[in-house]
Amino acid sequence: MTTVTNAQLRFLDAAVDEFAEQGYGGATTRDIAARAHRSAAALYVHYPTKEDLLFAVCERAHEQALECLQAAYDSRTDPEDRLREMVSHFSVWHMDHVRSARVSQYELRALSPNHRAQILSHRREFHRVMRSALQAGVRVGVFDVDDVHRTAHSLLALGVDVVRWFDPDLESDVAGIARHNADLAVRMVRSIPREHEEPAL
Amino acid sequence: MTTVTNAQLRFLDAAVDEFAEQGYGGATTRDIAARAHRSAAALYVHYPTKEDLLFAVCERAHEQALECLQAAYDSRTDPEDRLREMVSHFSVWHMDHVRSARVSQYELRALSPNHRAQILSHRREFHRVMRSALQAGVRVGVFDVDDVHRTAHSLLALGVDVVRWFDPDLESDVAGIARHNADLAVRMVRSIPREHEEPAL
DNA sequence: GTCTATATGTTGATAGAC
DNA sequence: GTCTATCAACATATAGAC
Repeated sequence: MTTVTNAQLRFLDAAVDEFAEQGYGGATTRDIAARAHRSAAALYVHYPTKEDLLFAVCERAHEQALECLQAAYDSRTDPEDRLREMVSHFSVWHMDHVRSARVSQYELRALSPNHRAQILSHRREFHRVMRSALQAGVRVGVFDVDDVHRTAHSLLALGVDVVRWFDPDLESDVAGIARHNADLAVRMVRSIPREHEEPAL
Repeated sequence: MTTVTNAQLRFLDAAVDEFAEQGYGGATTRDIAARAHRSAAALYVHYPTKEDLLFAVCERAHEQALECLQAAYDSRTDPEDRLREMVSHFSVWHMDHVRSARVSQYELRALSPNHRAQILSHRREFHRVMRSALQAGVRVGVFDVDDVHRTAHSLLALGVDVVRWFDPDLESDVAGIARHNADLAVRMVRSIPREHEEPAL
């Protein structure tokens, strides 16, 4: 896990707000420094370029979100329970961290190829965990999924999409949204016992 | 519907590419003009500010996407068929117009309050059409939905989310993705006939 | 690790000729 | 409707003092 000093953290939090409000291209290092109550020159001591700052923001968000998803995975063994827990917690995390999550999702194009590759490698981890949860349910027959790869993607998207529209100032029913997404997730994957037929051995 | 001259269209298409690649804040009117093989001064004859250009891009995309959704709605009457058609065509539209769709989704914060309000009003139309398709299915009992409002939102999100990751250079199975989303949509809303029980009158 | 001051280039937008 | 030339403001990033 990446460690950050207190001084870095101050700029990191300021950068999240500025990038979220102005977009990466519209954000200025002056304004980020001002939000952190520092001069622009002080910022450059900790992050040599504006792009390095964006990378730090994206990396922290991806590490935290993965930790959240993995913890939910580990907390249950029953496939349906586990899926609900994963989608629900993942959604809540995105609502609790809308600004940094939004930056990490929408400003990736501004990263250098090397930095972008590192973030995409984090994303493959997300996908791996979700696929594993999916396959466990398929194995015991409670899930019935045509395309595991695409479905894992869509299950993660339920949580990620929240950052596109969620506004903590307008909408506060975080738990209700999380439950809605968990309900949809289960409907998306559950196997339907057919009528007039015994379950296969 | 908004009409555009040929000269405007030239700048509009250039703006889509530039905004999509650089983000609104990172895009420059010079580069947009260069993409259109015109000088920056020529651009300002047609669009008085960079923000007006962004608005024109967003408005065109929203009008086209709504037209696509409405056409799919009108093409069928069976609720499940219709839902499949809507989600599938809506997804295809977003893949066929990834760049302008992405700009319209991710750069809204740069619009003036007045312009943003106009775009959000388009969005309420999307939602209204999808809700109507949903309620028709609930009425005849083929759909079973807890929260019509949130579910309509999630069904639209299936198509919209595509612009977050779809890359026509890497992924070309547009029809497969559309079908996957349509399958998920049906699973998200269909009512499950219970075993050992007659359907309610 | 922070500051003030500044170098160097770029930006949105305009003036005025054709 | 397009151009070249330009303005005034602002951008990222650095130099050097404390």
